[in-house]
Amino acid sequence: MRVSSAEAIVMEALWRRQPQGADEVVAAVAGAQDWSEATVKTLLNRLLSKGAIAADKDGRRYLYRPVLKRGDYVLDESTNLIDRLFGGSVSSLVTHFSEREKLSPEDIADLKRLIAELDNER
Amino acid sequence: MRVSSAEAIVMEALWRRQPQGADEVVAAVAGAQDWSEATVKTLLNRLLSKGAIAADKDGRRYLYRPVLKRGDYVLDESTNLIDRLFGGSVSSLVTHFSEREKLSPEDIADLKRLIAELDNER
DNA sequence: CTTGTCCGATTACGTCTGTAATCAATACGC
DNA sequence: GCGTATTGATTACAGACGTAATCGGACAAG
Repeated sequence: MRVSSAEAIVMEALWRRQPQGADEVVAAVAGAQDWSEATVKTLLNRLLSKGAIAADKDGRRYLYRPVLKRGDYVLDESTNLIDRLFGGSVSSLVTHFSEREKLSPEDIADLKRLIAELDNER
Repeated sequence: MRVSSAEAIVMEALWRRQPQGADEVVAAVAGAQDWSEATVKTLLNRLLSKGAIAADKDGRRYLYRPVLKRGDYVLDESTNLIDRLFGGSVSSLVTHFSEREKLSPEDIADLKRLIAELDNER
């Protein structure tokens, strides 16, 4: 189930809050995206067809909610990129960022903490 | 300069060895991709139009070579994904993989080494 | 009941992408 | 020199995507 980049923006809105009516999604997305209402409706419909979201009738409206889990989506996209560009190795990605001096001090601190935790576990 | 996923496969061939004639690229790409010769030629031409690669005449043939650096491309794609999915934080990505138990022992060892190195530097 | 309104569904359309066939120019074999 | 093979250039085409307008039916207001 492929979610395009425009669709992903709608998904993000639904992951943040759920369920939402179409008008709420339009509002949630406005500002970042300069989309007409019609565009958001189209995206909702496409996501619906793909089964990435579901809709429950609420009076005359529909309330939309994600079916696809954000965590799954994120892992999928990330794994895909890491496989394509880093031979499937997460550490290669981090190394690349390090070599390019793109690791923030917070990144480094976080990583240190994470590694320490992983070490403790066994 | 956007490079599509099919185009990226051709780029990878050129990043591995450079320069190469069209037929060599076709050969380099065959196996992984089941593309006709014509398809590879089209991709080479599109990459040429975008300026992602350059071609130097070699007799009646052209030899193609990348202009876009792999490192730049990789950083670009990675940064994009990390911005979209992890709020720009590399460590968040690693944490996500950790939580999902997707870090291999090698990843962990590599990360540990990397962190240690970074610590030594100051 | 009639009409206007709201909203999901349908239709639209240009661009990009993946995939490829065909054309045209040029060099090579005879 | 002439036909044939090679190879880059041009053209093709369907499906996905971004972006949106319009249609049609249900509801509300009068």
